[in-house]
Amino acid sequence: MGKYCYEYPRPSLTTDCVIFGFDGLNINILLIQRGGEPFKGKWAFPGGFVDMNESTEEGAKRELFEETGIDNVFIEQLYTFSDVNRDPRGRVISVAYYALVKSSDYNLIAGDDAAKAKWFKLDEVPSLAFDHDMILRVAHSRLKSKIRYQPIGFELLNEKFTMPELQLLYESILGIKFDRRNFSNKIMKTGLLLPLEEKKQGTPYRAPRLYMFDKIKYKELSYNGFNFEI
Amino acid sequence: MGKYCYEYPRPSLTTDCVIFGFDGLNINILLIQRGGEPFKGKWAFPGGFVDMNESTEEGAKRELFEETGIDNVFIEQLYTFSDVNRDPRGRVISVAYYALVKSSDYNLIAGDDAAKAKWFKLDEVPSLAFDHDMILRVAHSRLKSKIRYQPIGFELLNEKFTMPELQLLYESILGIKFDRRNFSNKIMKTGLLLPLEEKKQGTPYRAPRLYMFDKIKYKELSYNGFNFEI
DNA sequence: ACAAAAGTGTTTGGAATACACCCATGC
DNA sequence: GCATGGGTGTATTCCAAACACTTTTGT
Repeated sequence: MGKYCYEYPRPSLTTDCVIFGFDGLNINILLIQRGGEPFKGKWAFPGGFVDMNESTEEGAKRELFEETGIDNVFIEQLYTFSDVNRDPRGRVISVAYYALVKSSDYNLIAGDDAAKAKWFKLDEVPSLAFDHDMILRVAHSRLKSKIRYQPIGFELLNEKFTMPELQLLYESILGIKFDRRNFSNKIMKTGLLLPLEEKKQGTPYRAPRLYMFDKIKYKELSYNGFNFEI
Repeated sequence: MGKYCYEYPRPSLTTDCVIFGFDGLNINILLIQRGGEPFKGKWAFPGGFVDMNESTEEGAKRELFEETGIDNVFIEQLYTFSDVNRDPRGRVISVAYYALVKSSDYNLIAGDDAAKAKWFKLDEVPSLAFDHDMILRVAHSRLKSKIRYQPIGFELLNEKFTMPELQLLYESILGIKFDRRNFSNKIMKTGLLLPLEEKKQGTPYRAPRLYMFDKIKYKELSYNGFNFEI
Protein backbone atom coordinates (compact mmCIF):
# COMPACT_ATOMS: atom_id res chain seq x y z
CA MET A 1 0.00 0.00 0.00
CA GLY A 2 1.00 3.59 -0.48
CA LYS A 3 3.11 5.31 2.12
CA TYR A 4 1.49 8.72 1.87
CA CYS A 5 -1.76 8.85 3.79
CA TYR A 6 -4.31 11.60 4.14
CA GLU A 7 -7.56 12.17 6.00
CA TYR A 8 -9.43 12.90 2.78
CA PRO A 9 -8.87 11.53 -0.71
CA ARG A 10 -6.82 13.68 -3.07
CA PRO A 11 -6.70 13.78 -6.82
CA SER A 12 -3.41 13.41 -8.64
CA LEU A 13 -1.93 16.54 -10.10
CA THR A 14 -0.19 16.60 -13.46
CA THR A 15 0.91 19.14 -16.04
CA ASP A 16 0.76 19.10 -19.81
CA CYS A 17 2.76 21.24 -22.20
CA VAL A 18 1.48 22.34 -25.56
CA ILE A 19 4.59 23.37 -27.43
CA PHE A 20 4.14 25.25 -30.67
CA GLY A 21 7.25 25.19 -32.82
CA PHE A 22 7.87 27.29 -35.87
CA ASP A 23 10.28 25.93 -38.47
CA GLY A 24 10.27 28.95 -40.73
CA LEU A 25 7.37 27.65 -42.75
CA ASN A 26 4.81 25.87 -40.59
CA ILE A 27 3.59 25.75 -37.05
CA ASN A 28 4.23 22.38 -35.50
CA ILE A 29 3.10 20.71 -32.32
CA LEU A 30 5.39 18.65 -30.15
CA LEU A 31 3.99 15.28 -29.12
CA ILE A 32 5.33 12.20 -27.46
CA GLN A 33 4.19 8.69 -28.10
CA ARG A 34 2.94 6.92 -25.04
CA GLY A 35 4.97 3.84 -24.10
CA GLY A 36 2.52 2.43 -21.55
CA GLU A 37 -1.14 2.12 -20.79
CA PRO A 38 -3.49 3.83 -20.90
CA PHE A 39 -3.52 5.00 -24.52
CA LYS A 40 -0.37 3.01 -25.26
CA GLY A 41 0.97 3.97 -28.68
CA LYS A 42 -1.16 7.10 -28.87
CA TRP A 43 0.36 10.54 -29.05
CA ALA A 44 0.04 13.01 -26.21
CA PHE A 45 1.54 16.19 -24.87
CA PRO A 46 4.66 16.00 -22.77
CA GLY A 47 3.87 16.31 -19.08
CA GLY A 48 3.67 14.38 -15.88
CA PHE A 49 3.14 14.43 -12.19
CA VAL A 50 3.98 17.49 -10.12
CA ASP A 51 6.45 17.06 -7.28
CA MET A 52 5.74 18.38 -3.80
CA ASN A 53 8.58 20.89 -3.87
CA GLU A 54 7.82 22.58 -7.15
CA SER A 55 5.07 24.80 -8.54
CA THR A 56 3.05 23.50 -11.47
CA GLU A 57 5.01 25.77 -13.76
CA GLU A 58 8.30 24.33 -12.53
CA GLY A 59 6.88 20.83 -12.86
CA ALA A 60 5.77 21.48 -16.40
CA LYS A 61 9.21 22.76 -17.37
CA ARG A 62 10.93 19.83 -15.70
CA GLU A 63 8.78 17.24 -17.44
CA LEU A 64 9.18 19.01 -20.74
CA PHE A 65 12.93 18.84 -20.41
CA GLU A 66 12.98 15.23 -19.24
CA GLU A 67 10.76 14.04 -22.03
CA THR A 68 11.96 16.11 -24.94
CA GLY A 69 15.21 17.87 -24.06
CA ILE A 70 13.58 21.27 -24.49
CA ASP A 71 14.93 23.72 -21.97
CA ASN A 72 14.78 27.41 -21.19
CA VAL A 73 11.40 28.25 -22.61
CA PHE A 74 8.83 30.72 -21.38
CA ILE A 75 5.70 28.78 -20.74
CA GLU A 76 2.40 30.34 -19.89
CA GLN A 77 -0.48 28.79 -18.02
CA LEU A 78 -3.31 27.80 -20.33
CA TYR A 79 -6.09 26.20 -18.33
CA THR A 80 -6.70 23.56 -15.69
CA PHE A 81 -8.56 20.50 -16.87
CA SER A 82 -10.38 18.70 -14.13
CA ASP A 83 -13.21 16.60 -15.54
CA VAL A 84 -13.84 13.65 -13.30
CA ASN A 85 -13.41 11.15 -16.12
CA ARG A 86 -10.61 12.71 -18.09
CA ASP A 87 -8.10 10.02 -17.11
CA PRO A 88 -9.00 6.31 -16.96
CA ARG A 89 -6.42 5.71 -14.21
CA GLY A 90 -8.50 7.67 -11.75
CA ARG A 91 -8.96 11.21 -10.61
CA VAL A 92 -6.26 13.27 -12.28
CA ILE A 93 -6.38 16.97 -12.83
CA SER A 94 -3.95 18.65 -15.14
CA VAL A 95 -2.66 22.18 -15.33
CA ALA A 96 -1.85 22.83 -18.97
CA TYR A 97 0.84 25.24 -20.16
CA TYR A 98 1.76 26.39 -23.59
CA ALA A 99 4.81 27.87 -25.23
CA LEU A 100 6.16 28.95 -28.54
CA VAL A 101 9.62 27.89 -29.62
CA LYS A 102 11.83 27.91 -32.65
CA SER A 103 11.91 24.23 -33.49
CA SER A 104 15.37 24.40 -35.03
CA ASP A 105 16.75 25.30 -31.60
CA TYR A 106 16.13 21.84 -30.28
CA ASN A 107 17.25 18.36 -31.15
CA LEU A 108 14.54 16.17 -29.82
CA ILE A 109 15.79 13.42 -27.58
CA ALA A 110 14.08 10.24 -26.64
CA GLY A 111 12.65 10.76 -23.18
CA ASP A 112 13.76 8.95 -20.06
CA ASP A 113 10.86 6.57 -20.42
CA ALA A 114 11.89 5.82 -24.01
CA ALA A 115 8.93 7.71 -25.39
CA LYS A 116 9.45 9.16 -28.81
CA ALA A 117 9.08 12.89 -29.23
CA LYS A 118 8.09 14.26 -32.62
CA TRP A 119 6.93 17.44 -34.29
CA PHE A 120 3.59 17.31 -36.10
CA LYS A 121 2.25 19.86 -38.49
CA LEU A 122 -0.78 21.53 -37.00
CA ASP A 123 -3.10 20.05 -39.61
CA GLU A 124 -1.57 16.59 -39.40
CA VAL A 125 -1.97 16.05 -35.68
CA PRO A 126 -3.51 12.62 -35.06
CA SER A 127 -6.22 11.93 -32.53
CA LEU A 128 -4.60 12.30 -29.12
CA ALA A 129 -4.65 10.50 -25.77
CA PHE A 130 -6.81 11.63 -22.84
CA ASP A 131 -8.58 14.95 -23.45
CA HIS A 132 -5.58 16.30 -25.30
CA ASP A 133 -7.56 17.03 -28.45
CA MET A 134 -9.52 19.55 -26.43
CA ILE A 135 -6.39 20.93 -24.80
CA LEU A 136 -4.92 21.51 -28.24
CA ARG A 137 -7.99 23.40 -29.41
CA VAL A 138 -7.93 25.61 -26.34
CA ALA A 139 -4.20 26.23 -26.71
CA HIS A 140 -4.38 27.12 -30.38
CA SER A 141 -7.25 29.47 -29.83
CA ARG A 142 -5.42 31.14 -26.94
CA LEU A 143 -2.28 31.47 -29.03
CA LYS A 144 -4.22 33.10 -31.83
CA SER A 145 -5.67 35.78 -29.62
CA LYS A 146 -2.44 36.32 -27.75
CA ILE A 147 -0.25 36.93 -30.78
CA ARG A 148 -2.52 39.73 -31.94
CA TYR A 149 -1.72 41.97 -29.04
CA GLN A 150 1.55 40.69 -27.62
CA PRO A 151 4.89 40.48 -29.40
CA ILE A 152 5.37 36.80 -28.67
CA GLY A 153 6.27 35.85 -32.21
CA PHE A 154 9.69 37.38 -32.51
CA GLU A 155 11.32 34.70 -30.41
CA LEU A 156 10.56 32.21 -33.12
CA LEU A 157 12.71 33.78 -35.77
CA ASN A 158 16.40 34.36 -36.00
CA GLU A 159 17.70 37.45 -34.26
CA LYS A 160 17.74 39.17 -37.61
CA PHE A 161 14.76 38.41 -39.77
CA THR A 162 12.95 39.70 -42.82
CA MET A 163 9.46 41.10 -43.09
CA PRO A 164 8.23 38.22 -45.28
CA GLU A 165 9.49 35.75 -42.68
CA LEU A 166 7.59 37.53 -39.93
CA GLN A 167 4.49 37.72 -42.04
CA LEU A 168 4.67 33.99 -42.77
CA LEU A 169 4.88 33.34 -39.04
CA TYR A 170 1.75 35.37 -38.29
CA GLU A 171 -0.05 33.75 -41.19
CA SER A 172 0.79 30.23 -40.05
CA ILE A 173 -0.37 30.86 -36.53
CA LEU A 174 -3.53 32.71 -37.43
CA GLY A 175 -4.37 30.71 -40.52
CA ILE A 176 -5.09 33.84 -42.55
CA LYS A 177 -3.31 35.86 -45.23
CA PHE A 178 -2.26 39.48 -44.89
CA ASP A 179 -1.66 42.06 -47.54
CA ARG A 180 2.11 42.46 -47.69
CA ARG A 181 1.99 46.25 -47.57
CA ASN A 182 -0.58 46.60 -44.83
CA PHE A 183 1.15 44.00 -42.71
CA SER A 184 4.42 45.83 -42.91
CA ASN A 185 2.79 49.15 -42.11
CA LYS A 186 0.98 47.80 -39.08
CA ILE A 187 4.02 46.05 -37.69
CA MET A 188 6.22 49.10 -38.16
CA LYS A 189 3.67 51.30 -36.43
CA THR A 190 4.14 49.33 -33.20
CA GLY A 191 7.63 50.81 -33.06
CA LEU A 192 9.04 47.47 -31.98
CA LEU A 193 11.02 46.71 -35.11
CA LEU A 194 14.45 48.05 -35.83
CA PRO A 195 15.20 48.14 -39.56
CA LEU A 196 18.82 47.28 -40.35
CA GLU A 197 20.90 48.36 -43.29
CA GLU A 198 21.80 44.75 -43.97
CA LYS A 199 19.92 42.52 -46.35
CA LYS A 200 19.47 38.84 -46.16
CA GLN A 201 22.10 36.96 -48.16
CA GLY A 202 21.63 33.94 -50.35
CA THR A 203 18.03 34.39 -51.35
CA PRO A 204 16.86 33.94 -54.90
CA TYR A 205 15.46 37.11 -56.42
CA ARG A 206 15.65 40.44 -54.68
CA ALA A 207 17.35 40.40 -51.26
CA PRO A 208 14.95 41.37 -48.47
CA ARG A 209 15.92 43.78 -45.74
CA LEU A 210 16.69 42.52 -42.24
CA TYR A 211 15.04 43.71 -39.03
CA MET A 212 15.62 43.19 -35.34
CA PHE A 213 13.19 43.21 -32.46
CA ASP A 214 13.79 46.34 -30.37
CA LYS A 215 13.98 45.00 -26.83
CA ILE A 216 14.72 48.36 -25.28
CA LYS A 217 11.70 49.96 -26.90
CA TYR A 218 9.64 46.99 -25.80
CA LYS A 219 10.60 47.42 -22.16
CA GLU A 220 9.91 51.13 -22.38
CA LEU A 221 6.47 50.54 -23.84
CA SER A 222 5.60 47.63 -21.53
CA TYR A 223 6.35 49.85 -18.60
CA ASN A 224 3.58 52.18 -19.68
CA GLY A 225 1.12 49.39 -20.30
CA PHE A 226 1.04 49.74 -24.05
CA ASN A 227 -1.27 48.06 -26.47
CA PHE A 228 -1.14 47.10 -30.06
CA GLU A 229 -3.22 45.05 -32.35
CA ILE A 230 -2.17 43.16 -35.45
CA MET B 1 -3.53 8.52 10.56
CA GLY B 2 -5.30 9.22 7.30
CA LYS B 3 -7.22 6.50 5.57
CA TYR B 4 -6.38 7.48 2.01
CA CYS B 5 -2.93 6.27 1.05
CA TYR B 6 -0.96 6.77 -2.14
CA GLU B 7 2.38 5.67 -3.55
CA TYR B 8 3.50 9.26 -4.06
CA PRO B 9 2.65 12.36 -2.06
CA ARG B 10 -0.16 14.51 -3.41
CA PRO B 11 -0.91 18.18 -2.89
CA SER B 12 -4.32 19.24 -1.67
CA LEU B 13 -6.62 20.78 -4.23
CA THR B 14 -8.86 23.72 -3.43
CA THR B 15 -10.86 26.32 -5.28
CA ASP B 16 -11.37 30.00 -4.65
CA CYS B 17 -14.13 32.20 -6.02
CA VAL B 18 -13.68 35.86 -6.74
CA ILE B 19 -17.22 37.20 -6.91
CA PHE B 20 -17.72 40.68 -8.28
CA GLY B 21 -21.07 42.13 -7.35
CA PHE B 22 -22.64 45.24 -8.79
CA ASP B 23 -25.14 47.09 -6.63
CA GLY B 24 -26.11 49.68 -9.20
CA LEU B 25 -23.40 52.05 -8.13
CA ASN B 26 -20.22 50.27 -7.17
CA ILE B 27 -18.39 47.06 -7.83
CA ASN B 28 -18.07 44.98 -4.69
CA ILE B 29 -16.11 41.91 -3.78
CA LEU B 30 -17.54 39.08 -1.76
CA LEU B 31 -15.35 37.93 1.13
CA ILE B 32 -15.75 35.63 4.08
CA GLN B 33 -14.07 36.03 7.41
CA ARG B 34 -12.00 33.07 8.44
CA GLY B 35 -13.20 31.38 11.60
CA GLY B 36 -10.15 29.19 12.14
CA GLU B 37 -6.41 29.08 11.70
CA PRO B 38 -4.48 29.90 9.65
CA PHE B 39 -5.30 33.56 9.12
CA LYS B 40 -8.08 33.43 11.70
CA GLY B 41 -10.15 36.60 11.55
CA LYS B 42 -8.73 37.62 8.18
CA TRP B 43 -10.91 37.95 5.13
CA ALA B 44 -10.59 35.58 2.20
CA PHE B 45 -12.44 34.39 -0.87
CA PRO B 46 -15.04 31.71 -0.49
CA GLY B 47 -13.70 28.33 -1.54
CA GLY B 48 -12.58 25.01 -0.23
CA PHE B 49 -11.45 21.52 -0.98
CA VAL B 50 -12.50 19.74 -4.15
CA ASP B 51 -14.32 16.44 -3.78
CA MET B 52 -13.32 13.37 -5.77
CA ASN B 53 -16.56 13.18 -7.68
CA GLU B 54 -16.71 16.76 -8.93
CA SER B 55 -14.75 18.94 -11.31
CA THR B 56 -13.03 22.01 -9.91
CA GLU B 57 -15.77 24.15 -11.41
CA GLU B 58 -18.45 22.11 -9.65
CA GLY B 59 -16.45 22.26 -6.44
CA ALA B 60 -16.11 26.01 -6.68
CA LYS B 61 -19.86 26.43 -7.18
CA ARG B 62 -20.65 24.09 -4.31
CA GLU B 63 -18.36 25.87 -1.87
CA LEU B 64 -19.65 29.23 -2.99
CA PHE B 65 -23.17 28.14 -2.24
CA GLU B 66 -22.32 26.53 1.07
CA GLU B 67 -20.41 29.53 2.32
CA THR B 68 -22.47 32.39 0.99
CA GLY B 69 -25.81 31.11 -0.32
CA ILE B 70 -24.99 32.29 -3.83
CA ASP B 71 -26.33 29.88 -6.40
CA ASN B 72 -26.79 29.60 -10.12
CA VAL B 73 -23.95 31.77 -11.29
CA PHE B 74 -21.74 31.42 -14.32
CA ILE B 75 -18.22 31.17 -13.08
CA GLU B 76 -15.19 31.22 -15.30
CA GLN B 77 -11.79 29.79 -14.59
CA LEU B 78 -9.24 32.45 -13.72
CA TYR B 79 -5.90 30.85 -12.97
CA THR B 80 -4.35 28.07 -10.94
CA PHE B 81 -2.15 29.19 -8.07
CA SER B 82 0.44 26.65 -7.09
CA ASP B 83 3.33 28.31 -5.30
CA VAL B 84 4.91 25.87 -2.92
CA ASN B 85 4.51 28.19 0.06
CA ARG B 86 1.15 29.75 -0.65
CA ASP B 87 -0.57 27.94 2.24
CA PRO B 88 1.03 27.52 5.67
CA ARG B 89 -0.87 24.25 6.21
CA GLY B 90 1.20 22.53 3.55
CA ARG B 91 1.13 21.97 -0.13
CA VAL B 92 -2.16 23.32 -1.40
CA ILE B 93 -2.87 24.36 -4.94
CA SER B 94 -5.93 26.35 -5.78
CA VAL B 95 -7.90 26.74 -8.96
CA ALA B 96 -9.43 30.19 -8.86
CA TYR B 97 -12.70 31.12 -10.57
CA TYR B 98 -14.42 34.43 -10.97
CA ALA B 99 -17.94 35.59 -11.62
CA LEU B 100 -20.05 38.69 -11.89
CA VAL B 101 -23.36 38.89 -10.09
CA LYS B 102 -26.01 41.41 -9.24
CA SER B 103 -25.49 41.73 -5.50
CA SER B 104 -29.12 42.57 -4.84
CA ASP B 105 -30.04 39.07 -6.03
CA TYR B 106 -28.55 37.47 -2.97
CA ASN B 107 -29.09 37.68 0.72
CA LEU B 108 -25.82 36.63 2.19
CA ILE B 109 -26.13 33.87 4.72
CA ALA B 110 -23.70 32.90 7.38
CA GLY B 111 -21.81 29.88 6.08
CA ASP B 112 -22.01 26.41 7.52
CA ASP B 113 -18.74 26.96 9.35
CA ALA B 114 -20.14 30.12 10.93
CA ALA B 115 -17.98 32.33 8.77
CA LYS B 116 -19.38 35.74 7.99
CA ALA B 117 -19.82 36.70 4.35
CA LYS B 118 -19.73 40.37 3.40
CA TRP B 119 -19.51 42.63 0.38
CA PHE B 120 -16.57 45.04 0.23
CA LYS B 121 -16.19 47.96 -2.09
CA LEU B 122 -13.33 47.33 -4.46
CA ASP B 123 -11.27 50.14 -2.98
CA GLU B 124 -12.01 49.16 0.59
CA VAL B 125 -10.87 45.56 0.45
CA PRO B 126 -8.61 44.83 3.42
CA SER B 127 -5.42 42.81 3.22
CA LEU B 128 -6.48 39.23 2.58
CA ALA B 129 -5.49 35.76 3.77
CA PHE B 130 -3.13 33.48 1.83
CA ASP B 131 -2.18 34.86 -1.59
CA HIS B 132 -5.65 36.24 -2.10
CA ASP B 133 -4.43 39.79 -2.65
CA MET B 134 -2.68 38.54 -5.74
CA ILE B 135 -5.68 36.52 -6.83
CA LEU B 136 -7.82 39.65 -6.60
CA ARG B 137 -5.42 41.64 -8.75
CA VAL B 138 -5.39 38.93 -11.40
CA ALA B 139 -9.18 38.66 -11.30
CA HIS B 140 -9.82 42.35 -11.61
CA SER B 141 -7.42 42.71 -14.46
CA ARG B 142 -9.02 39.75 -16.24
CA LEU B 143 -12.47 41.19 -15.70
CA LYS B 144 -11.42 44.52 -17.15
CA SER B 145 -10.16 42.99 -20.36
CA LYS B 146 -13.06 40.60 -20.64
CA ILE B 147 -15.83 43.16 -20.38
CA ARG B 148 -14.42 45.11 -23.31
CA TYR B 149 -15.13 42.40 -25.81
CA GLN B 150 -17.79 40.22 -24.21
CA PRO B 151 -21.27 41.23 -23.15
CA ILE B 152 -20.86 39.98 -19.60
CA GLY B 153 -22.15 43.12 -17.97
CA PHE B 154 -25.81 42.87 -18.82
CA GLU B 155 -26.44 40.15 -16.26
CA LEU B 156 -25.69 42.63 -13.54
CA LEU B 157 -28.56 44.94 -14.25
CA ASN B 158 -32.27 44.47 -14.10
CA GLU B 159 -33.85 42.90 -17.14
CA LYS B 160 -34.84 46.37 -18.23
CA PHE B 161 -32.19 48.98 -17.67
CA THR B 162 -31.26 52.46 -18.77
CA MET B 163 -28.24 53.64 -20.71
CA PRO B 164 -26.86 55.66 -17.77
CA GLU B 165 -27.10 52.55 -15.59
CA LEU B 166 -25.15 50.50 -18.10
CA GLN B 167 -22.58 53.22 -18.49
CA LEU B 168 -22.11 53.42 -14.73
CA LEU B 169 -21.51 49.70 -14.66
CA TYR B 170 -18.80 49.86 -17.29
CA GLU B 171 -17.24 52.83 -15.59
CA SER B 172 -17.12 51.11 -12.19
CA ILE B 173 -15.49 48.02 -13.58
CA LEU B 174 -13.01 49.77 -15.78
CA GLY B 175 -12.34 52.70 -13.52
CA ILE B 176 -12.64 55.20 -16.36
CA LYS B 177 -15.24 57.69 -17.58
CA PHE B 178 -16.94 57.60 -20.96
CA ASP B 179 -18.53 60.37 -22.92
CA ARG B 180 -22.28 59.80 -22.61
CA ARG B 181 -22.99 60.17 -26.32
CA ASN B 182 -20.09 58.10 -27.57
CA PHE B 183 -20.79 55.34 -25.08
CA SER B 184 -24.36 55.08 -26.21
CA ASN B 185 -23.34 55.05 -29.89
CA LYS B 186 -20.76 52.33 -29.38
CA ILE B 187 -23.07 50.14 -27.36
CA MET B 188 -25.91 50.50 -29.84
CA LYS B 189 -23.60 49.64 -32.72
CA THR B 190 -23.05 46.18 -31.26
CA GLY B 191 -26.69 45.50 -32.08
CA LEU B 192 -27.16 43.71 -28.77
CA LEU B 193 -29.47 46.25 -27.16
CA LEU B 194 -33.19 46.43 -27.74
CA PRO B 195 -34.59 49.91 -27.08
CA LEU B 196 -38.03 49.81 -25.47
CA GLU B 197 -40.79 52.37 -25.67
CA GLU B 198 -41.01 52.38 -21.90
CA LYS B 199 -39.19 54.82 -19.71
CA LYS B 200 -37.92 54.26 -16.24
CA GLN B 201 -40.43 55.42 -13.62
CA GLY B 202 -39.74 57.23 -10.43
CA THR B 203 -36.53 59.00 -11.35
CA PRO B 204 -35.93 62.60 -10.49
CA TYR B 205 -35.53 64.77 -13.57
CA ARG B 206 -36.13 63.48 -17.05
CA ALA B 207 -37.14 59.82 -17.25
CA PRO B 208 -34.51 57.76 -19.09
CA ARG B 209 -35.46 55.19 -21.72
CA LEU B 210 -35.33 51.49 -20.92
CA TYR B 211 -33.41 48.86 -22.89
CA MET B 212 -33.20 45.10 -22.89
CA PHE B 213 -30.35 42.80 -23.80
CA ASP B 214 -31.22 41.06 -27.07
CA LYS B 215 -30.47 37.42 -26.33
CA ILE B 216 -31.62 36.20 -29.72
CA LYS B 217 -29.35 38.59 -31.53
CA TYR B 218 -26.55 37.58 -29.21
CA LYS B 219 -26.91 33.89 -30.05
CA GLU B 220 -27.07 34.72 -33.72
CA LEU B 221 -23.90 36.78 -33.54
CA SER B 222 -22.05 34.36 -31.25
CA TYR B 223 -22.71 31.63 -33.74
CA ASN B 224 -20.72 33.55 -36.33
CA GLY B 225 -17.89 34.30 -33.95
CA PHE B 226 -18.56 37.98 -33.68
CA ASN B 227 -16.40 40.60 -32.08
CA PHE B 228 -16.99 43.92 -30.51
CA GLU B 229 -14.94 46.33 -28.53
CA ILE B 230 -16.08 48.91 -26.04
C1' DA C 1 13.84 40.08 -71.41
C1' DC C 2 11.29 37.89 -68.21
C1' DA C 3 9.84 35.67 -64.05
C1' DA C 4 9.60 35.95 -59.21
C1' DA C 5 9.73 38.20 -55.06
C1' DA C 6 10.61 42.69 -52.34
C1' DG C 7 9.92 47.51 -51.58
C1' DT C 8 7.08 51.56 -51.25
C1' DG C 9 2.80 55.20 -51.03
C1' DT C 10 -1.91 56.81 -51.89
C1' DT C 11 -6.72 56.71 -51.70
C1' DT C 12 -10.86 55.63 -49.46
C1' DG C 13 -14.21 54.19 -46.04
C1' DG C 14 -15.44 53.54 -41.47
C1' DA C 15 -14.82 53.97 -36.70
C1' DA C 16 -13.60 56.71 -32.69
C1' DT C 17 -13.39 61.06 -30.65
C1' DA C 18 -14.66 65.63 -29.48
C1' DC C 19 -18.15 68.47 -29.00
C1' DA C 20 -23.26 71.51 -28.31
C1' DC C 21 -27.82 72.00 -28.18
C1' DC C 22 -32.48 70.75 -26.76
C1' DC C 23 -35.81 68.16 -23.63
C1' DA C 24 -38.05 66.56 -19.29
C1' DT C 25 -38.67 66.96 -14.46
C1' DG C 26 -38.56 68.58 -9.55
C1' DC C 27 -38.03 72.28 -6.68
C1' DG D 1 -37.11 79.71 -14.10
C1' DC D 2 -33.36 77.14 -12.92
C1' DA D 3 -30.77 73.19 -11.82
C1' DT D 4 -30.04 68.56 -12.99
C1' DG D 5 -29.69 64.88 -15.70
C1' DG D 6 -31.30 62.57 -20.35
C1' DG D 7 -31.50 62.43 -25.31
C1' DT D 8 -29.59 63.14 -29.87
C1' DG D 9 -26.40 64.52 -34.20
C1' DT D 10 -22.31 66.27 -36.57
C1' DA D 11 -17.62 67.52 -37.76
C1' DT D 12 -13.07 65.90 -37.49
C1' DT D 13 -9.44 62.88 -36.92
C1' DC D 14 -7.29 58.69 -37.31
C1' DC D 15 -6.68 54.05 -38.52
C1' DA D 16 -7.42 50.14 -41.51
C1' DA D 17 -8.21 48.23 -45.91
C1' DA D 18 -7.78 48.20 -50.78
C1' DC D 19 -4.87 48.74 -54.19
C1' DA D 20 -0.43 49.36 -58.46
C1' DC D 21 3.79 50.35 -59.85
C1' DT D 22 8.83 50.03 -59.46
C1' DT D 23 13.19 47.58 -58.08
C1' DT D 24 16.21 43.69 -57.57
C1' DT D 25 18.00 39.34 -58.90
C1' DG D 26 18.59 34.82 -61.25
C1' DT D 27 18.01 32.45 -65.48
